Amino acid sequence: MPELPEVEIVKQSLEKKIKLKKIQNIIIWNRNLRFKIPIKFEKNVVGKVVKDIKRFSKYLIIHFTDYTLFVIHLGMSGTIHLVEKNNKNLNTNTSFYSSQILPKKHNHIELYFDKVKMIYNDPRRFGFFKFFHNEEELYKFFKNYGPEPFSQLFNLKYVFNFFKNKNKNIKSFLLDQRFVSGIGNIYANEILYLCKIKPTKKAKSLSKENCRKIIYFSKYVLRNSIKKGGSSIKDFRNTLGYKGKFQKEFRVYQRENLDCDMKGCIGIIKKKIISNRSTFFCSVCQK
DNA sequence: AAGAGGCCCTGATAGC
DNA sequence: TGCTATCAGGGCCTCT
Repeated sequence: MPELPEVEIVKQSLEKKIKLKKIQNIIIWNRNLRFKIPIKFEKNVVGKVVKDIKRFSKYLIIHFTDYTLFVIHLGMSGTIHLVEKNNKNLNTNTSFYSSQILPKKHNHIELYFDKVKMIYNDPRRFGFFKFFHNEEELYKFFKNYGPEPFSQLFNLKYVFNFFKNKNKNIKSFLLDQRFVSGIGNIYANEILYLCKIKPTKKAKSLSKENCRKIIYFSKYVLRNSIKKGGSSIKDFRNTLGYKGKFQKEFRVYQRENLDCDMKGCIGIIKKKIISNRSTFFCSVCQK
């Protein structure tokens, strides 16, 4: 599910609600995620104060005041829900701090802050929580990741050089986190559509002008999605449980057999599997 | 080394 | 109603 914009939306609300707060308690209902959560995870985080919340690519990074940190990845179906303790909650039979209540299906982790409970839910378990002792460990973890589209490093020289000699199609490179970090299947489709570049086009055959467009529209699409609160296809919700709105603005994703709405184009959106992922494009205006 | 393909997991939906 | 097959927003691994 969550690509860079969705993770950014989650990050922004976490910033408002848990920054400078102390983790009072943690309940782990199910340790099975992509990496099994070790028993010592609780010991590593309980009692610590959140200094800052950052995001890199599709990863959330929770920094503590003692310079340790942990990373959250939402995988395909992970969501974070924040529940605030207020008078309304106190009046219900389910006690805010009670560990007696049964978890909702697929709730894996609950972090209890003063007056806020943060719940991590993940049906498909492709996400993870991972603790790091310091920034250096974190740096090693991310060392193979390419720049984000917003980074200065994601520039014409970098992109054009990277594509030189690359025989694979452009679509799979937009999904390749070693090339660029944060783009997933939805946005890769949307970006190439706006660039008017066919997803099957070989990377090495892209002109400098093509590369410029890829850089420009990568930023453009992701920024717009963030403005609209991200995209909600099935699972994605912000921390209050509300859907994003960017799915209403998809030009190609999940629009198979519908008319291409590029100005003056008479094409019809097609669907094709490329590198094992559904790919949507207009065969008339994308060349 | 680059590229193709498979796999991790559960749930929703479509087709019979 | 209930079975089976297919597909889903990510990322890693192996094989060639």
